Amino acid sequence: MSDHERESGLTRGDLARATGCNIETIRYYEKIGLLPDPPRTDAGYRIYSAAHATRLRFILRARELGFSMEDIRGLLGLEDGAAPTCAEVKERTERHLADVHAKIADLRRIESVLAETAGRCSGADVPDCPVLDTIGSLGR
Amino acid sequence: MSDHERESGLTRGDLARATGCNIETIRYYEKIGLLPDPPRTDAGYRIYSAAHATRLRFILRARELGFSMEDIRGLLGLEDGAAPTCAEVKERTERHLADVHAKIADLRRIESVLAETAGRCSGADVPDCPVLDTIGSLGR
DNA sequence: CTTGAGCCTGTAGTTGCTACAGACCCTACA
DNA sequence: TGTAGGGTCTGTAGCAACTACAGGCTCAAG
Repeated sequence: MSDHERESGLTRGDLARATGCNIETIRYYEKIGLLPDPPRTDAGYRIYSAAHATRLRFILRARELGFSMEDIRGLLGLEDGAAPTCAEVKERTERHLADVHAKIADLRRIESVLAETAGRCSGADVPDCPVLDTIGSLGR
Repeated sequence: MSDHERESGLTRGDLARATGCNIETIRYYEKIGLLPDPPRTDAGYRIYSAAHATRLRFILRARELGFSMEDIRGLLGLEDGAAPTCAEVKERTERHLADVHAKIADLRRIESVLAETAGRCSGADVPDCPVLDTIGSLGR
């Protein structure tokens, strides 16, 4: 790689280190169209710019917030080609928020069942167990 | 299938209907060893008993409670061959409970970020958006 | 005796990555 | 100049936990 090429950008490894993203994931995001195909050196090495890094960080952060790939695509304006409006983003966010609410509610129900039954466990070295009873282990 | 054979058990479809389980999932659970290989008719049809149904319901319920396949294997006594003791089940349950707690905490953090930023959205037909700012969309 | 449903097998697809193998390429050091 | 070591390239296979076929049998009802 020439000095010129190297000066002007990041290798895939550089980008991975700069964002904390797995190096293979970068290639994957390129493949599914979340990251644009970067320019290449003569030898075929990808060269990323600061803009690529910012975009990748955006994707990673959206993922951390639990947005689906489809949502992220929408947030990036990859669905209709145009940057989404605040109204569109708000709607998507609120739909996602509803999902998150539902997941929390699910987990809380699970939590209370588990806590209650585990609380009734004797913790003894016997096969008799309130947790197994609750799950319905009669037919084991 | 003879009357004798039919009388004495359930077909795979029967079992699926009786438990609400997807019919292919039954075969999958058999393949990975969660369900024992059932006896067969002369034509090779699986014949399930009430015990199979109870066991499958146990698996499905444990899955609903978020137990991993590995946990379920343990709860069923498939790891060391012996039925687990109450102490073992309690420990597994409490580990799982800790996971559930952590997941709830994660989701709550996500929830508060999403709710706060969506709350600041104008909802207007403009590209400027607090959600995108929060995710970090400067480089789009 | 036929028709349509149900079952059998093996295999491929799903989502979102992650991890190779085998081939290049690039830099640094002797 | 040679070479050792890293890095990168491609395509492909693997993961969990299913789900969905295709193509062939079998069964029950009319």
